Amino acid sequence: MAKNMTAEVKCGDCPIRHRAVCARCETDELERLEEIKFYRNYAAGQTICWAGDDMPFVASVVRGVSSLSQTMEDGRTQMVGLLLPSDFIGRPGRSRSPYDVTSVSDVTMCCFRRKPFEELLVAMPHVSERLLEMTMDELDAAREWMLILGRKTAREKIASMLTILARREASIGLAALGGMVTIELPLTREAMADYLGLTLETVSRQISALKREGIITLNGKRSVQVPEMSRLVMETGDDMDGGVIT
Amino acid sequence: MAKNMTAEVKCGDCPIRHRAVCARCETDELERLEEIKFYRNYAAGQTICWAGDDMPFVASVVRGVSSLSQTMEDGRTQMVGLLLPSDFIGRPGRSRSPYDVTSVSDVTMCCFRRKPFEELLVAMPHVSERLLEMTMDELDAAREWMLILGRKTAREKIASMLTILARREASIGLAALGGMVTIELPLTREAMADYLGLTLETVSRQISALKREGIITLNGKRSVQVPEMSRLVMETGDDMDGGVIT
DNA sequence: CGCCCGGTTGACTATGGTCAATACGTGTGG
DNA sequence: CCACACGTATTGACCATAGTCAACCGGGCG
Repeated sequence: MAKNMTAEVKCGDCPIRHRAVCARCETDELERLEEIKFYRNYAAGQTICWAGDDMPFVASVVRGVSSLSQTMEDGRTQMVGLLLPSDFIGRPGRSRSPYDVTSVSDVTMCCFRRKPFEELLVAMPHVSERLLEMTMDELDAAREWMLILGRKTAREKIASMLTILARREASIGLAALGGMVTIELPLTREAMADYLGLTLETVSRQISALKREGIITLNGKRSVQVPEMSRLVMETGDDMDGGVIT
Repeated sequence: MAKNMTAEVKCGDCPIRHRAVCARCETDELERLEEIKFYRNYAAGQTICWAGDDMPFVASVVRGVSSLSQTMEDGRTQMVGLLLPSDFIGRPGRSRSPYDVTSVSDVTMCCFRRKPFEELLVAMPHVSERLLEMTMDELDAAREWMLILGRKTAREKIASMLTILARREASIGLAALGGMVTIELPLTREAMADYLGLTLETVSRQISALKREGIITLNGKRSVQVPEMSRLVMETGDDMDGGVIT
């Protein structure tokens, strides 16, 4: 079971303090949040909420990785969101989740019951402003993902996923030591396949191919090292790229 | 060239009055919008803004259809948004568009220069609330699209697109006469291909196949009739489906 | 009239999916 | 301590779906 974080954690000490939905709050506003927030922990692989079920709260991911995905009756599934620390889950005004929400690793969430949170949105423009901004970032990310899903080859998909994870891990603060970038994969091959719209066999083959060509090296199954980021970026199909990391 | 709409159109008479970003405004708020809004017309096929360029305004689509798309250097393109009347373009706080914006048909936009619009967002919570809601709807739509792009077969993609267009046209007020649903396609085969992550040949073949099997009939190239919506919905791969239209 | 654009259709091919065998690592129980 | 099983990953052989390349159709317009 996950290591517990209890409600005694002060917002001021929170690891996602400056990136989450509360990022722009002043200390007096944080106090109000502290009154109504509560934490929940989920072990890796748990289903937090099935598509169509009621989610009685909205939440920020504090620690760990969780995913949003859609499943067709015949079992085909597509991951539509990968939520890293500071990302927000849930939609004010709608309590039924349109997606399956799953904990990919052990996860801690900072939760708010819907009603108080919605009141908060009205009362604290700092929160609703930030939520709008985060939602627009998510929309941009989803659209970037549409290009990957719709137009890229299997190899480009893998390279793109690795590049995106490298960027996100870098921005959170893990990552890079002296030219050599290390990417911790939070996902199994199957989860990567669901993310990329591929089969797990194709994911495995393409990772093997990148390894064979020296573009990446593996350290165990879940840790990827990239000697030269630019070579990996070339394999994504998009050129100059939004930059970052080199 | 597009039929002109001039700034003299009163917000109260606007066809998108109740669905656009201004939907929740009171009459006094509309008066403030009226002072700063201006209209622009674009002929079918025009590029409104290239990816990376500055868009000096944000806007609502009043009339016509436009698209957002991403292009890779080798020319592969993926449409990432299809904007029908009442949809919003642009992001407060960012002036460079990450996407190519194109008018699919003749289009009229209701525009606001960025600066006054951003002030408005602060001053009029009705607008920012509505913008948040619309952005979340867009995000849900993008995620639905990710499932289509990542996991559906060509035939399911076509059926899904037709179903979605039917829903949207119905909600705008065109559509349905006595069981027989008619869908006006605003897109060429090539644009559909860009939307669905297919080639135009595959689009053409799948439409022909659906026609051959009597699931749809064509009236010219751009008008699709669906004798029995439920048969079309069956071909989308998702079952019960969010309902609507029958 | 002839050209151009959008669309359809056909023949062939390539990319990625399917099915199946095998490998590897970890935790459990004899 | 080893045997085994289970979950995860890799690899191979074969196949199906959609992409490529090309010919052709048909309507509108100069």
